[in-house]
Amino acid sequence: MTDLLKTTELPPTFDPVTVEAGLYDWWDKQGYFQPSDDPNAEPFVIIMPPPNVTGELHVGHALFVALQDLMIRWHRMRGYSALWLPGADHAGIAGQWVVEKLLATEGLTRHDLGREKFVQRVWDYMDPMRWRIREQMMILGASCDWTRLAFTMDPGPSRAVRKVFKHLYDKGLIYRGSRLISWCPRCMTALSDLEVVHKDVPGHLWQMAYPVEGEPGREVIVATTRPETMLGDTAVAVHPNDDRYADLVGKSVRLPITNRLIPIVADDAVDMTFGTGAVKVTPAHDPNDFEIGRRCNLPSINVMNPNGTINAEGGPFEGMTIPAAREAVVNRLQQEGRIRGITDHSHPVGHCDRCGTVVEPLISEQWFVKMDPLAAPAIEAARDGSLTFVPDRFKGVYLNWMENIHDWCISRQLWWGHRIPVWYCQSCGDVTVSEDEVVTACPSCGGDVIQDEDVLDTWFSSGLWPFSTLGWPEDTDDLKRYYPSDVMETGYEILFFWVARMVFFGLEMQDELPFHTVYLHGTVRDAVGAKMSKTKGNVLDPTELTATYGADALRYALVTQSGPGQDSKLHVGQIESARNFINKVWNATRFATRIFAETQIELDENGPVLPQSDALVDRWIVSRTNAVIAETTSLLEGYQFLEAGRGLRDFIWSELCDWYIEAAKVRLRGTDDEKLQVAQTLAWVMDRSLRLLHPFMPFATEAMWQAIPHAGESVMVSSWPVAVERDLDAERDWARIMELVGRIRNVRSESNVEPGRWITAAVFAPGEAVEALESARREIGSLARIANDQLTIDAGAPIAEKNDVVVAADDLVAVLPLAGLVDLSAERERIAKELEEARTERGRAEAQLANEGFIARAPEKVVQVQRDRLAGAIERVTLLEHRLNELGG
RNA sequence: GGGCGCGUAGCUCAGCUGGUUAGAGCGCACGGUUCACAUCCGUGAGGUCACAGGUUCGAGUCCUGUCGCGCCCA
Repeated sequence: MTDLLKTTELPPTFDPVTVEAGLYDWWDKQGYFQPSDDPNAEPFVIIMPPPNVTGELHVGHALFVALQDLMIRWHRMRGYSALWLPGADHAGIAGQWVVEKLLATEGLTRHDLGREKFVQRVWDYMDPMRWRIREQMMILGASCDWTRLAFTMDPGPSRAVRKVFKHLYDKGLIYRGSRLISWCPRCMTALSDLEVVHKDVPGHLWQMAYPVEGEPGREVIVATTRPETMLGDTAVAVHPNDDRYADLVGKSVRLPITNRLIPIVADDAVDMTFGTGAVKVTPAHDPNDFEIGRRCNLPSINVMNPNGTINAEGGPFEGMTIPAAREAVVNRLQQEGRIRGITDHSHPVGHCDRCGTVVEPLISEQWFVKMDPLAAPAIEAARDGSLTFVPDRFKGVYLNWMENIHDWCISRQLWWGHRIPVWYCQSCGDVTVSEDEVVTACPSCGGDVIQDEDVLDTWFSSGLWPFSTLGWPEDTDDLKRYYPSDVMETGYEILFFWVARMVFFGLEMQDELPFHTVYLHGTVRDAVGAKMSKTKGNVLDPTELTATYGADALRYALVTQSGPGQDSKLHVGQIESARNFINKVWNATRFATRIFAETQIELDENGPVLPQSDALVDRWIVSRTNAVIAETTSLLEGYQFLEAGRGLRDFIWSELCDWYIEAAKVRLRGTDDEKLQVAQTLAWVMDRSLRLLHPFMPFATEAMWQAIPHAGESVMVSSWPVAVERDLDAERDWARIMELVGRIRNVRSESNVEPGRWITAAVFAPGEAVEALESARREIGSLARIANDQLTIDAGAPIAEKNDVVVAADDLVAVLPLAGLVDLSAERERIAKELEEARTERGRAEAQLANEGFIARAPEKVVQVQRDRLAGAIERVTLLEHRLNELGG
């Protein structure tokens, strides 16, 4: 344990750097991060979304750490066997690209190295990055179990990938085929639909005339945004009901440039109202055309090389890039007089999610997962409520995607990743799918085999994460105890990429949902709402922020910034405010420790025992603490972390610090017994408050908790507070006093009474309130700065002299003889203003109660509130009118 | 084209199943050397809850429509 924890002397200002130092290592050494193996403890499990090994953590990571650690620490304190399992993701395309760029600086490509050496190079690069991720997580205070740290490329998860692949292949749910896929010419790989982002791009619509064969002078005009694809046209399609072309269906047109003869076909998919109603059909390079081609038995002509240039099918344009070919084709058509019009036209263009390059649709032989059978149970799980979403609206988003899902292209033409576990026999041609890492000979004929060159989509292995991290396919104890997990907490932007896939893989392979709740956080944006990016230079580095404000402040700011599913704008002012709050708690603790040093606090195995003080303010703060314990617990149960965090702040700052501690100071100057009462109360309240706060700010609460009387070795493994019954009498009585004090302070301030000046006051109260007020007369005096021997508290109607100031606070009245301090006309004005307010209040209540519908239909409780409100208003009006008369207003 | 979110104080955001006079932090104004804290204390100003209808005894909250901003899917 660090020295800091051993001392009860805290420095006057909270310094995150010294406070946090050493604590994490100490927790780790104590073994707190590992789940309890107590068989009676119910497990609570969160599988951490594995950050990419390619980069530094950003504030988005800090947000998920804050949220997940909050849930984990809270459950740990509630007695669950809490497992937070950390990991790292190999990030296929991104990972490969990082290293390729590195090679480029040496003037090398991956092909210069060859597959084996290149992959080794990636491993060398990735290895230290994993430790960097861990280091940053530690700085943030993540209480995850590092002994279970997993990496997607580890032997276990890799075997899981092969096992699942084989399982699905054997079941017919993985197949290989030639389909139209999205191809990134820069990454030189196939992509899944999700890895293509559509952006509207300004372009043109070219109208091109194709002459009809055998009918001189007749032509069909087609419109396209991509004229270069005409090199691969294999038909012109029109709608079957389109009268303009009815007689042409079945005939042919002569394709310009290539002079190929292509048929005119009819297909329902053609939009008669768009352009001329006739479209060119390029099955090899457009998803819609691919479908038309399939329906009409059209051939496909691929005119593109994998690097995005035109291939030999493009004749004279071979070797040109797409933009160059576009220009050249248009020029040529112009020369041939085939262009009938050019208009500006903005249209959606697919871009590679990773590198931003324009993606080309093309026909290619790839591996696919057949989705419909897998999606069906995943849909059912969300529909029947066994899978819930926070916030709820993402259920609809999830369902919409699952219900319209297409087969998933899982093969990638990369070297970095899980190699497809398929071997082709060179002799008999058999295809072997195996969960073994190496297959050396064909099981059928013993012939030589060659493994498929491609690797799998990174998200394939990520989808297995909830069980591959627990040791599956081995039947491990971890798997038995910790699968399924409980909450999947991640960003909504990977709902489809990851969450959806975990759901269907979990259901398929384990026959059980991988988690019951999906909590989705929003994106952390910069102060003006822009997405943070390195290129924009608006990123906030969590490591830097923690160095300045501390991990606790960053975490608290992030958690209390915005709710689930909602983006947030983060600026340093918020983190500074959070830091200030921690400093506030720090100083309250510091104040308390001085008292504890002089007193004996009664402890049992659960820390300071519940105080039995009969002092009003003690009873009040104890009751309020119980209320906050109950509220915080219920908010956390409802995933309302923001509300819970703000509630604790409000309680500690205003109720505990501004009212309780300030009020308690008078008794600290009193008898030993009184001092003891305060000490015991403060010890109990501080202990419970710090425990409630611990999941929000682990470091500072640990340091403070160690400095106050406590039971147990760490707040981290202390039990979550349980609320006992509230003392509503005390809450009501002290609320009266706060109102009274507030009103008096207000008058003092408005009347420019010097803050340090002790005044005289006569308080008039309902008979039943006098005793409680009297019991707290010193507190009232101290808080409102009324000299104790100048404070009277009486039942009955207020008596005031002409020069007095009269203050009405609920059912209390304070008469302050401020003769000479307050200008009479100013006082008249103040009373008149208050009277006006009271009359408005009275009017509103009267109107409510005059409404027959309200009396008849509103619940009695609500009506009673209005009656009380009216009674109070009438009382105030009477008093103030009377007073105004006395002042001659 | 389909769907979703947001629009509440100068700024950033709360406001759960409709129920007093709509809250907080920051900022602002005034005052403060009280022995925990100026990363503080006290007091205060500031809102037609985007707009228009509707349901209701009662609407920031529910319904319909409009406008503006953003996102997702196609």
